[in-house]
Amino acid sequence: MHIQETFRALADPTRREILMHLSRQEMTIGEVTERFEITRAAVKKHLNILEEGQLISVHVQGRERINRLEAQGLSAVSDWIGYFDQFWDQRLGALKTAVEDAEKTKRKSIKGRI
Amino acid sequence: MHIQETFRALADPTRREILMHLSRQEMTIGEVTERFEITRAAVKKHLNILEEGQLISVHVQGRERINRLEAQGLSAVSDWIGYFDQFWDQRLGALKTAVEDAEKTKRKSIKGRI
DNA sequence: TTTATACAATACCTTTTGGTATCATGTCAA
DNA sequence: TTGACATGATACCAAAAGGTATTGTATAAA
Repeated sequence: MHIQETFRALADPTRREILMHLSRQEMTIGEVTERFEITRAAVKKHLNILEEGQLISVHVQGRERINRLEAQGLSAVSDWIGYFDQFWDQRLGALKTAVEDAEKTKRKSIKGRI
Repeated sequence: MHIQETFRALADPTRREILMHLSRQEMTIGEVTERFEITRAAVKKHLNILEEGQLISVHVQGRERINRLEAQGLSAVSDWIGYFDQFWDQRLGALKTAVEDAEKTKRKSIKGRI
């Protein structure tokens, strides 16, 4: 699927910051570039990668390219993370019935998840 | 914080596969290596990066190192993603009151998020 | 029709990344 | 003690990543 592209896109701090900006309002490449201290070409590359990860969509309007935050990528990551919940739920169930496992199990981290 | 290390750790497909294996049972480095076709040294590097991202914890037992899935990293990512929910909620509210925006807004993707 | 603007695309550079190979260290068992 | 085993650590390599500079193209405006 595209989950690899999405995780790759999220791995860079500049790209995550771009997503933060786009969450407040959609922007052209130029407007995004104003908010950083790198060249427009570098920003464009980041936007390409964000688009590949389905984290943004691009809408051409005349000579401008409007970049808009898109939910698909992030919800795919949410789903991926959700896969692990069942295992933590299992562990929690084990805690209830088997008290002797209490020492080995990290209660704090499990609680933080719920 | 450590969110950069966590996102970085999740960006590699081999590391995500390691997490999948560890979700079923904790393993030594050797046991993880058996499940891949790369060297033990490469696996060790991946495990180091997963530990930096607080996605696993390591427990020394004699001459063995037990690698265990840890919730902290993934819940940090969940929280990060959660930040965006408010903006999608806002957009959804706007949809309810302003029907003329219907064309511009991608309903499908918003729905998928809820 | 010019001219300025917003972007696309490519070549090039440096650093990081994922991998191997190799050697050193600590621990279990005979 | 000695050998086998599980791991740690380092040097090295090719490819990918993040960046700049430069050149080209399409569109808005004078």
